[in-house]
Amino acid sequence: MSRPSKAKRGIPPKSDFNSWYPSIVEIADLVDKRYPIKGMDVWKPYGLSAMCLIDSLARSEMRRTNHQEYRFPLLVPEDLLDKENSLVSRLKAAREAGVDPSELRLDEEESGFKKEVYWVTHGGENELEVPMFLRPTSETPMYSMFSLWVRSHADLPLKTFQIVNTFRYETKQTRSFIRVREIHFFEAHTVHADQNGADSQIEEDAEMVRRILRELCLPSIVCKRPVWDTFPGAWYTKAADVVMPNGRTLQVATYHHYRDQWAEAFDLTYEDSEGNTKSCHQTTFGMSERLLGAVVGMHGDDNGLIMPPSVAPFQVIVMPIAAHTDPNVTAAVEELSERLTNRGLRVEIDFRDVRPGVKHFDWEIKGVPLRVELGPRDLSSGKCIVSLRTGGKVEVSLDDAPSKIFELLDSVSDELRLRAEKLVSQLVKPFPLEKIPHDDSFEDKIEDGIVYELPFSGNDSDAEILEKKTGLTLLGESDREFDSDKPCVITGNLTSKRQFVSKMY
RNA sequence: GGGCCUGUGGGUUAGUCUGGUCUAUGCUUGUUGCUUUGGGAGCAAUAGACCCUGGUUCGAAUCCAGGCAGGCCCA
Repeated sequence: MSRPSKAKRGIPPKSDFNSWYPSIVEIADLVDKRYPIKGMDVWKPYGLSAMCLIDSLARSEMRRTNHQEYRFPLLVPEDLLDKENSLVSRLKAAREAGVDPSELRLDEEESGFKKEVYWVTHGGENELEVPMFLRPTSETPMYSMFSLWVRSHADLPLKTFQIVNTFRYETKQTRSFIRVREIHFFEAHTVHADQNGADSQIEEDAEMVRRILRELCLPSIVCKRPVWDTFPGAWYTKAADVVMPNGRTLQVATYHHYRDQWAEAFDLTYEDSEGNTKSCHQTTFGMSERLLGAVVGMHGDDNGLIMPPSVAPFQVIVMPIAAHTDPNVTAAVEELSERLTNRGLRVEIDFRDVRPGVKHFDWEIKGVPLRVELGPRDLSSGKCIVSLRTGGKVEVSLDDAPSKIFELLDSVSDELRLRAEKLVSQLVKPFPLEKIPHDDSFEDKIEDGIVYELPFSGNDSDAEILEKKTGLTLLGESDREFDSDKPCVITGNLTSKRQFVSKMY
């Protein structure tokens, strides 16, 4: 009777996050990892349904901001890549020409794009004249079409998006939703007449990220990525990172301002009202299934997932109790479920012939926000019992159950936001040193699993020192500056730049 | 890029070092029946596995080589 309930389904404690996460995604039936290709999981109905709900948050933001949905082909011919490669190497050369080489970091990599993609080299038995690759992202296919579509200022702004799968040949360790080879990807691409248009698009993107993360009850750190970490061909890149419970940060959204750099590579020009030919300015905004990974990692607990009501595949589970002893129970359960469904809630009745405890445990693992019990006793008192996945039970009168349930769902969301913010506040700390010593090691000062915020205003090679000495990665510069100037931890120069370092996923 | 480790029913696990008793163990899950229903009940029956290909050997889950898959560590 008194077996440890956690051991039964083999959920490791959440404090052991590195075992908990990979276990819970399978135990909660989000994915099946047994497909024989590393980094390619099978989406199961429950996980897919949650992902589709996250997509619909993105779609509704896109609708609100007048983006239109497209779908571009999966395959990209190799020769289109040449434009992109020449752009990237040109930008890189330009940057290096303008910078003292001693200020650059040593280990800058080649634009090793070709190594990260899957190649299609044969059609049937014939080798293809022009090999094709599976899109790792869609700039190249999209912009080659945009240049055909955009002719005049009247065609602008062009605001597009698509939700597709993209492919990257990952050689590192893969993790469900976090690092995969087939990526469920959202990408918005816009084209504007001038930099102003692109600037305000970037602000709109930032706002959308805030709104979506709020729906998912996820706090985030938004940074402007360091130069060497900007997307190829971008003027600058901003990213939202979610701090996972083990202190690693997970980049869940990025948006890039391209200025007219890509447009020049792809001949993306338009004629303005005076008849002059001008280059377009562009932005992109990307998100992926990492959002689901962040939801899983942030909100779950020792007993399973906790789904934020906005994306919970089932928001309410209705459990008939002792239906065989009272024929009215089934009808009452169905009626309640219908009333809730009519109010737009996602409701499921658990008619399974198992003991109520089993049902509770099952839906707890899946993280359903509310469970409603309805049995003979409730029928006579006109009430039902609602259990919150975040803890606690309340009696609710059947008459106003729908409106009460909406309130309870909100309180689950509020509780999740509160918990997440509390966790993050424990995991993000000020850097323990005012200045990083050149010789001494200070490893004992750096705590494992902590994100540090620090004043930093150095160049590439200073950043390299910072990263090497701390063993952490520079996330970049926050929009929120320090109130007063502080000495940079490397150079000692006074700065108000608030930057973050962490172990990144 | 370099190094290390692992592969047994759906999941987990014993056996592998020291080859034979393995006709492969326990738990869990699945199926069927009885029973049971306000937080993981019980009984019975039943189903299901040695990653692949070679090699060594009278004999291989066990030893060797390669492949495939997975995990870990370092740059």
